[in-house]
Amino acid sequence: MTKIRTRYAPSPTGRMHVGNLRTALYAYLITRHAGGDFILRIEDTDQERYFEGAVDIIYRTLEKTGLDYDEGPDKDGGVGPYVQSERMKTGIYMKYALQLVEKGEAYYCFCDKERLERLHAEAADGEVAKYDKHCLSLTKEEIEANLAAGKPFVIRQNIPAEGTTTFHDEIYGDITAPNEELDDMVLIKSDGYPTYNFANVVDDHLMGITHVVRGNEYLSSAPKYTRLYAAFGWEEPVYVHCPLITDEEHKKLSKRSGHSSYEDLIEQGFVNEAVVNFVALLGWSPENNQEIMTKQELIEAFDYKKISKSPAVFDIQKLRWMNGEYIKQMDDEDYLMRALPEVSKAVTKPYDLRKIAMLLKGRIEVFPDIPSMIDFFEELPDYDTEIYAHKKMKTNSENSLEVLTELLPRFEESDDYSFEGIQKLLTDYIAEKEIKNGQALWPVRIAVSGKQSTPGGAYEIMEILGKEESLRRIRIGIEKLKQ
RNA sequence: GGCUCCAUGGUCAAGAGGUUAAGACAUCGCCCUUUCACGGCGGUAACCCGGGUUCAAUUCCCGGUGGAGUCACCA
Repeated sequence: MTKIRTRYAPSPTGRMHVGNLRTALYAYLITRHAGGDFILRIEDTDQERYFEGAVDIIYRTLEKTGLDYDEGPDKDGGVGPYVQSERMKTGIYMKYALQLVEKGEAYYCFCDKERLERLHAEAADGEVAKYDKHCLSLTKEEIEANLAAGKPFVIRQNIPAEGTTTFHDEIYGDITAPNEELDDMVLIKSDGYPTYNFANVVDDHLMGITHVVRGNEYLSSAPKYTRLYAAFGWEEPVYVHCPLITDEEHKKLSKRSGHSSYEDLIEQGFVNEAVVNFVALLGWSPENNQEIMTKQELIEAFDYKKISKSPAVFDIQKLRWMNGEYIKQMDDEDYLMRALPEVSKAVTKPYDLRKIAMLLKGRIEVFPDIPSMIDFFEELPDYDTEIYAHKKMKTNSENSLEVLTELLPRFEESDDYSFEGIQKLLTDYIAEKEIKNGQALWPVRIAVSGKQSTPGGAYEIMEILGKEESLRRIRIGIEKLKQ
C-alpha cells in the first residue's frame, strides 16, 4: 500500500474561511491517522486577488490551529516548488498544456473578451452560455499566424460534446455528469498563468497526492478534472468531498455571517482548540460520540468514510458552549493572559484584577463576555431598589434596609476585609439574628454591586472593593432604601 | 433555468429492515448554591410526501416535494 499524501492548497486571498479550515483539518486528520504526509501548497495563480501578507496569514493560521505539515514552501520534500507562481516559472504548466494540445485534448483559443461576452448575452433566456468551441476549428496555419502576430490566447480543455463522465467520490459514491454540461474550461490564462482547475490537477499528480479533500462546491467541476486525468493518462486520486458548512439560513457560509473566517472567531474571543474541535464535528462524529476532543484524539478516531453527506449549519451557540468548556479547562496563567485585557477594559480602578478575572473563569463562554459582567466594580450602577426583593429568600426593601443598617456599624468597625474576615462578620451576624444566609447576603451583595446577578457573591465582591468603597456603597444602599 | 448533490427534533448528530429512534447544543422545569453561572436530575421536541419491494420500512428502490451547490481567463 502506498503512503497516503494529502495537501492543503489555499489561495492567498485573505482570511481562512472556516470551510477551508475544516477541509484542511480533515485532510490533516486523514493523513495523520494513516501516518502519511500532509503537504502545503500555495495556489497563487490569481494575480489580481493576491495581496501582500496573505501568505503569512496562512502560515500563522496553520500554526495556531496545530496543522503541522510535512512539506511546504519552507519545508522541501523533493517535489517543490510548493508555490504555484514559482512552479509556473519553470514552465511546467505550459508544457503539460501543450501536451494536451498535441493530443487534441486541448486547443488554443484567441477569442477576445467581447466575443465571449456576446456569447453570454446571446444565450437564450434561462440558458447559460458555454464556450462554443469556435477556436477548435482553427487550422494549424491560422494558429501559427495568430501566435506569430502576438495575439493573446488561452488554452482550453477540449471536452466531447456527447457522452457522460463518471468519477468516484468516497463520500458521495459514483457521480455521473453529461458531457454537454461541461464547459471547455480555460487551462492556461492569457497572462500565462494556469487556472486553478488546471494547476490543481497537474500539481496533485506531480506531487503524488493520493487523497484530494475539498469542499463539495467542487463536486460539479470534478468531472472536468476526471477528463483531464484521463487525457493525460494519469491515475486519479481518491476524492473526498466534504459537505458544505452553512449559515443559519442554510446558505453557504459567507462573510456576511460575521464569523465565516477563523480570524473572525479568534477576534470574537474563541480559543484555537475550541474552534478546531468544533469544526471537526461539523460533518463528522466519532463512534463513541465524544464531543470535547484533543487533536490527538481526533487523529486517532478520525475515519473519513464516516463523513456525512448533508450540509451542516454553523451553530455559533454550540461553539460558545464548547469554548466555555475549553476556558474552564485552561490553566490559570493561560486564562489570565486572555482574560486580563478584557477585565482592564471595564475596570480601571486599582482593584485586584486577577481576582476579578478568576471570578469569571467558568462563567464565561467567550472572553468579550467579561466587561459587561464586571462593570459594577468600576462604578456602582444606578439600580432600582426592587432588586432587593428576592422571593425565595423572602427579602424586600424593609428587611433589607434593616439588615444593611445593622451591618453598617459592624463593617465600619472592622478592619479585616479579607474574604474570611467578611465571611466571619456576616455569618456571626446571621447566627445572631437567626436568619437564613440569603436574607443577609442577598441585600449586601445587591448594595455593593447594584446588580441582580454578579460573578461572585458578597464576600468576594467586598474583598475586592475594600473597606472604603464597600462602606460607601452600603450607605448608598441604605439611602436608596429609605426613599 | 440546466446539471449535480442532499433530506432523522430548532441546530449538530447516532442508528438499524423488527429499537421505548441514542447523545450534545439550545429551550423548559426541579435540586444544589449567598445571586447568576457551574454541577446534578428530569421534561418538551424528529425519521418530508406518495408509490413499490417485504411478513415487516423511517431504514432498500422509484417518483414527487423541499433545500443547497454549481454553471468565470476566481479559487
